[in-house]
Amino acid sequence: MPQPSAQRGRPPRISRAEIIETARRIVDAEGVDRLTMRRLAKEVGSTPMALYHHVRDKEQLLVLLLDDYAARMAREPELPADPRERIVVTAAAIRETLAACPWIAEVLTADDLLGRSALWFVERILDGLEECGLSPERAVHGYRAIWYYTAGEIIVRAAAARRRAGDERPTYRERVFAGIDPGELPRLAAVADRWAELTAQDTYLDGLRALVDGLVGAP
Amino acid sequence: MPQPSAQRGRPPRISRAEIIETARRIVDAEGVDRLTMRRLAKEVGSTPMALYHHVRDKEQLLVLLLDDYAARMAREPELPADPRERIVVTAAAIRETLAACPWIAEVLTADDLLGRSALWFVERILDGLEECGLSPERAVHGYRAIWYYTAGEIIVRAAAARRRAGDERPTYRERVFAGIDPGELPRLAAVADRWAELTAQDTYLDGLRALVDGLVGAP
DNA sequence: GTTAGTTTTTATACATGTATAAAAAAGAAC
DNA sequence: GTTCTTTTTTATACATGTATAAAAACTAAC
Repeated sequence: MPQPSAQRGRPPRISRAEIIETARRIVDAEGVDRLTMRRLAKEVGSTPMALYHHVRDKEQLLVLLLDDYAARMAREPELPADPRERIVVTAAAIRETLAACPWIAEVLTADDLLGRSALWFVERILDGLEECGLSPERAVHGYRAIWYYTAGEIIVRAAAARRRAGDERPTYRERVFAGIDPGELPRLAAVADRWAELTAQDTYLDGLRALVDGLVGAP
Repeated sequence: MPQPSAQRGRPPRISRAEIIETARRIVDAEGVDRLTMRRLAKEVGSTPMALYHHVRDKEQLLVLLLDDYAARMAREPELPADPRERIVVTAAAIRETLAACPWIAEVLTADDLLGRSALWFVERILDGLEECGLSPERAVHGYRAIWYYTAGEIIVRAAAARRRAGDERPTYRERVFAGIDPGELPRLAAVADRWAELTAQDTYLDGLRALVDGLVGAP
């Protein structure tokens, strides 16, 4: 990590910005799987270990990459007047942006709050919650709940997609559902054959609305 | 993966059950970090690659381990009469069990529905939701929302704990919050100095209640 | 017994992240 | 200039997950 001290010591040949930019190019072009420290080093014209003077480890590199993406989030200017709807729109925007990069799941667990660029969205959610009458403390807790829900949705959905992309083995789930005893688990048995279809539907917004309603009181 | 075909071919010297049992012992005694395929092979008296005839890869091994844990979940027999409260109690039980093993986060992204043993909890949540008047389809979606929220909470909290356990560097968050402009982000600025304290509080139940309220209608 | 077929185990090899220590490239002090 | 200090880069090495292919251990057919 470069100190702001006066110019001394061997001058750097690569910068963190250069590393991140190259990493982003690789990820965009070939996916996160192809991003290795050796490959990245070669592309910036250096050696693998030199990278470690600019980023702590690969995980931090991915977090920085994620920040880079988050900074590009479209902050649509026309916001609904209803604070409740404003919260929904904002959370949905975050989720849409993050879900767009499928490698997110591996990083999302690394940091709950993204960089400066994401704070604007947090502000908007807090503002909506407080306008609905919540105290600042409860607004923070409400934001956290929304973030848990959103992060969970992205991660679980990304994992499911990854599994589907892998190989079409009989699916653990199918085998589990096949053995359901309707006497013991009647509710599950009733929907067992539609489970895959039902869980494949995108109900993020429904759940989000329910959560917001519950947080701020009945609509 | 052992086929149920007639006894033929070289007889196995290790079994999946033996592998999982040994893995659990290692994880319980020394943590998930010390669980390596080589170490595990040595402890079951075999070679690393032999394990791969009984489990697909390390990730699946961890999922199986998680199932093993989930099977031990306490299913407290006295349930509240109020279906709403029954949902809350059940989801909280799942969360408590899973949060008890801190290595969970690395696996949780692997499978949304755990093994047979966890289905009982799913059933209870579905039952509560339907008793509140939701259709079977909406109950499944409601369960998914609860699962997203719960998984997100566990993962984010586990990641935060891991980060804290690592090293006490100036915390990315602190630096981000230090640069907040009260003019631009007033809501955030107002709680900036209490952010760490507020987000450290355990508000899982509050959020869960809000979500359930929102899913089934006002209380 | 010999051969063929099937299942499990082993040996070897490779890619990857990264720890460790040495080397290189600069300015500062003399 | 020479030497010291600081910063960055490089070389080497290791642990890990796992792919690949060969070997081993058994049954069935003849």
